This record gives sequence, C-alpha cells and structure tokens, in this order.
Amino acid sequence: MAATIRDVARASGVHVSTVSRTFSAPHLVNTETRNRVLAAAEDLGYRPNRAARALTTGRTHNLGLIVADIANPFFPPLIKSAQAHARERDYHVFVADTDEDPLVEEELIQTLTKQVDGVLLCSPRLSNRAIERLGADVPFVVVNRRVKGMSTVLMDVGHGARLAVAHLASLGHRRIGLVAGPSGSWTSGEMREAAAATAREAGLDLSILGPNPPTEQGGLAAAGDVVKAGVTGVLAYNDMVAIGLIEGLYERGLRVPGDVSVIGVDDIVPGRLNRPKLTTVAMPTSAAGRTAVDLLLQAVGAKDAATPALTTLETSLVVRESTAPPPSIERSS
Amino acid sequence: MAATIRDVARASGVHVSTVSRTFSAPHLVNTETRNRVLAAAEDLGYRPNRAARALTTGRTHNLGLIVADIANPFFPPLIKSAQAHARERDYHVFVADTDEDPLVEEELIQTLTKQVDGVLLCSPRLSNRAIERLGADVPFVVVNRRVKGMSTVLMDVGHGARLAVAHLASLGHRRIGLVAGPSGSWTSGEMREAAAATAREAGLDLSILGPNPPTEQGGLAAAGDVVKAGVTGVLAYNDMVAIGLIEGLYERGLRVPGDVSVIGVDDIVPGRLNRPKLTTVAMPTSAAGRTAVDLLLQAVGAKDAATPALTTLETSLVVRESTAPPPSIERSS
DNA sequence: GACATGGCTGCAACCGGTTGCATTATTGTG
DNA sequence: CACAATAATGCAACCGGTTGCAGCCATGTC
Repeated sequence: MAATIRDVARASGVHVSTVSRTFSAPHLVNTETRNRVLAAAEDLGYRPNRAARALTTGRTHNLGLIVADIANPFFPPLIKSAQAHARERDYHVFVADTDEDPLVEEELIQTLTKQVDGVLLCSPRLSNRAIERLGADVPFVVVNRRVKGMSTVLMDVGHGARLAVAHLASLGHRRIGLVAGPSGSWTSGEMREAAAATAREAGLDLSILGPNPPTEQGGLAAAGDVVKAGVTGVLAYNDMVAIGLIEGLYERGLRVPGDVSVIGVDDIVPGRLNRPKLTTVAMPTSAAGRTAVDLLLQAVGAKDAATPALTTLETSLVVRESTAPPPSIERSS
Repeated sequence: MAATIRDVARASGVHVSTVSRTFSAPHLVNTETRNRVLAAAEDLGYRPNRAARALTTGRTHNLGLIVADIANPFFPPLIKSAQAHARERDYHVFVADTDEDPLVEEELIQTLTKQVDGVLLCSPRLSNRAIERLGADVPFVVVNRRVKGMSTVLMDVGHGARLAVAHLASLGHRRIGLVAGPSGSWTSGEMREAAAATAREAGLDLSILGPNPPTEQGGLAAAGDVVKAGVTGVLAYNDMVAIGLIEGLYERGLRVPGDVSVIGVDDIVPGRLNRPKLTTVAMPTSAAGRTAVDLLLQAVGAKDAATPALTTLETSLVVRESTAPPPSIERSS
C-alpha cells in the first residue's frame, strides 16, 4: 500500500540504511545520493512511519493530553495552546477525554503511555497513589494538582481570591460569603485560605458556605445558604456555580449586583448576552498549556529522571457587571 | 524498562509466540499454560505494545478525529460521543485541532494517517481535492461536508430551517430575514434553500441578509441590515451570530423578542443567565459522533474499499424565549 | 610508495510484537 | 494396534524503520 523505506531504496538503487539516514541523519549521506533518494521518495509519496521509527528509537514524538471533560470550557484554551506549542517543537498531541471517570482515566493512561513520550494530566480524578504508579514508565506533568515527584503546573487561585475579596471590600461590602467547591478540591482549599486571610486583614465578616458540587446546580442550591447568611458579596467556586447562584438569587427576588454582588472563577462564560456579565477571576489556561508542554519536553529530553519542577502561574481579576456597592453602605463603627 | 513479551516468555518458561497467542488468540493455548503466562504477565506488569502490534497486523486500533476548533462548543459533544462509542469497540480516539488552518489540517492528517486505522474529519477546511488525495491510504469519514467517494454524515439543517421559519409564521410574522453564513458554507446554502421554500409556501416575505462571518462579530454587524430590511423575525446562521445580532439590535434600541424574534442554530449557548434564552435549531452532534464512528469502523473492517455511505441526521427546533409574536399582528389582506 | 585518515555506504541485528508452518504429544476411529 | 485427526507449542520470518560496525575508496602526509 503506502511506500516503505525499501521501496525507496529499490527505486534509488541504494541500501535501506542509506534511505533511513537520508531522513534521520542527512549530514551522513553524500549530497548527490541524498538528492537521488529524496527524488525517489517524493516520487513514491514516501513518508516515514513514525510508529515503526518509535520501535527502535524509543521516541514517538507524540505527547498525550488527558482531560476530565473536553466540554468544560475551561480546557479548550489549554488544549489549543499545548497543541500549538508542541507543534512548533515537532511534537504532536493526542487528546483524550476521561469523562470524569477515574477508571477510564487509568485505562487511557495505560494505552497512551506506549504511544507517547510523555503525558500531560489536567485536573486528574485519579488518586495520587495511582498517578505515581502509572507515571513510572513515562514522564508526566500534572496540571492543577500536586503529586509527589512529578512536575506540576498550578494556577495561583489563592491570589485571585485575595483580589476578589479585596474588590468586594473596596466596594463597601462588610459581610461576604465563599461558596466553596467539592471538599476534596485543592483549588477550593486554596480559595478558602486566601479569602479567610484577606477578610481578616480587611476586618470583614466571612461565611464559608458549602461544600457544593462544582456545577450550575450546585450554585442554584447554594442560593438559600447565601440568603440565610445575609451576605452582600459572594465569591463562588467557579463560573458555573456563580451562574447557578445568580439564577437562584433571582428566584428569591434578589437582584445581582443590586442586592448581592457575585464573583466567579475561570472566566469561561462566553457571549455578550449574559445579564449581568460576570465579574470573575481569570485563569491563565493558555499559559498553563504552554508551560506544561515545556516542562514535559524537558523531562522527555533528560536521560535520567529529571528533578520535578513546580511552576505557579498568576491569576487576575476581571471586573464586569456582577459586582457593585452593597444596597446601603453603613460606615462601620 | 517496561516488560516485553520476551520477559514474560522467560518468566513463564514458554516461547514468545505462546505469550503472543495468550493475548491475541487465547483459544489456541492450553488453559494451564495460559494461566501461567497470565500470572507472569500480571507479575511483571506487562501490557502489549500496541504500536508494535500494529506493525505486523496493520491495525492500530486507534482512530483520528480532526476538528477545526476544539474551543467551538459545537464540537465537544461530538468528540465525547465519538470517543465513548469507539471505546466500547476497543478503539481509541486521538483528537487534533487544526486551528482553522488548512495547512495544519493537511499536516495533521498525514501524521495521523500512519498511527490510526481511520480518520474522522469534522467540518474540514481543506478543499475536496486535497481530502480525496489524502484519503487514499486510510478510510475517511467526513462530517458536515460532501466529498465524492467518502462516507459522510450530514445534519439536516434544512429541516431545522423549515421548522424555524414555520415557527415564526405560526407566531404571526410575515416579514422574515435569514442572516446567512459564509458564502462557501454547505450549511448556509441548505438553510437558504429551505427557508425560501417554506417562506414561499406560507406566503411570507423573505430577505436574505449576508453573507456574514459565522461569529458574534458577524451578527453584530448584521444588525443594521436587519433593521433596514424591516423584518420582525430572523433566522441566524448559528448561535454565535444570533447572540451578536441580539446585542446589535439592543444597541439600536430594539428588544428581543418584543420587537424582533431571533432564532439561532447549534444549541450551544450554555447557562441560564442569558436574557433572553435563545430559541434555536438543535443539532444532533452526539448522534453524529456515534454514527461517524460506526461508519468508519465499518470501512476499516472491510477488506476492499467499501462503498461510501451517506447518513443524514434529523435536527429539531428548541423554542425558548427569543421568539414571540410580532409587535402588532396585522391580518394579511 | 606505504600508511593513516575521513567520508560514504552496505551489512545485519534489533525494537516488540504476529503468524504460517513444522513438530510433537494426545486422543479418537475402525 | 495402526493410523488419522486434533491440540499445543516452538521455530523463524516478517512488519518498517534505526544504528553499530566494517569495508571501500579517495585523499593527505611523511
């Protein structure tokens, strides 16, 4: 079917090894010979078979990228930047979706491992133990999770949370709430800690509400807690929760930002149609993709196990329409 | 490093071919021997190397899925269903993003071709000629485009357009507009034809507005045309255009659906926060993913070039809040 | 003129599996 | 009991490349 290296060798009257070298070590072959080989290859439409090459070299020039859910708008920018960045370095990225299922995740890792030089694990659902075990064969880089002995890319959501709380404080809010995420989430823990510290410094009253599922439903269900807590400013675990929360507040007759200000995290809400447009903590997802690829290729290139690197990326606050001064600003004390 | 078939053979005291058969043709090996081999394999953590297997069998058990833009919310459901469906059939899917660039698309196809048994091409940007040429080595299935000699999955957007126009007519609209997409788009042509036919049958006045880029910007820019045409009901090329259009109408002081009704296509707008929630033509993207995988595996299984199949999937109208009766219903004639 | 040097190419083993064929042991049949 | 059929396993070639080693030739050097 497709032309092989032997077809090219026959057509150009040289040994297969010469053809091989023409592509993988051109400087070792005479210019004239090389041109003859290249002409024959061109003629036959020959393209080296990367899989076969990988058998002997141990380098597939492929990377694996595993995400929990492609449909989550948080991931596509990361995927795109990782892919583009890898392409520039002559690597290809295979994306796989685990559908939030740890078993699928494990199976995908095992399958991918044999066909790639390294794996990028984004927001894994697997236990750290399992990840460490699976990472024995091939370099891993983990995004949004700390795993012992592995290179990691984190986004400093704590910093974003501090900015968000400070923003609420500067608008005059004194009683604020944090609609927390799932209890096991690293991100949620960071947010909680950062929000607590900032609230203390600014002399604010902070209520932790949750844990909640990281979905619109979760936000909708948390609306009651927010009302009960009597807060005027809220930081939600992520944008989906924020959206659900706003909807829930509407149902209870409260307006955003008139009665309650709401801040989300991720900056994933597209479109101009949203009312109000969401104030949110933007995550550097594109940068995370690039950085993760850099770290991974670095580990791939190293002969022995490289020392794991930790990169933390900054976040920022994007102020839009869902935050405003509280209904009546009372001068405290 | 990782255990190979020879390690397992040594550990269990049999020949490599017996180990190979234990995994690829278990009925050919004695139960007792098989158990011994499996135990040794388990012990060593052996997993067959799919790439090596592919070298002799010619079957990688991988499929390639190429999309123009993962970040376009239209694609993820398709990707997810294709992936899940393939998994059930012991195939894995590698997703690649061309970033809307035909050159990247071509390069990706060439790279993937050697590592997969078949390629799923979604909304390709390459010319039909190029696709036909590249499809010589490995089976292709094309989604959202007709390519001679290749299996195809289409979504019947014409049907959806008819439903949309009929819906506007039943609400009492007499002057309606179609905000068309890019001039080269197959989908846009289908919509135009269907809308024209339905309008004629229902005695409506139809204005074709465009072509426009398939983006929010495109919709925003088209708002002027809509006002000028004096229509009260509009079918937009897709949801992004519809969103931009609504925004543009707002800027001109018109309300949706009070003054103008707007219908989108794709049903990709998430979240409950949109005001108004968009009436839209829902596309069977999940079904398309499944169908495409079925078609592809069928072609992969066939020894000789299978006769290309064409599958057309139905669309449906989802009525939400962006459509209503026109400002003043005049009984015609 | 003998010999070392370097450039280029061929040879053959190897990567990790699969598979047609040969070999041996076992069982069934008349 | 002889012979055929069947089951289980080993042997070795092969898939499409890569690579260490050896051989050849043309130079350069003394």
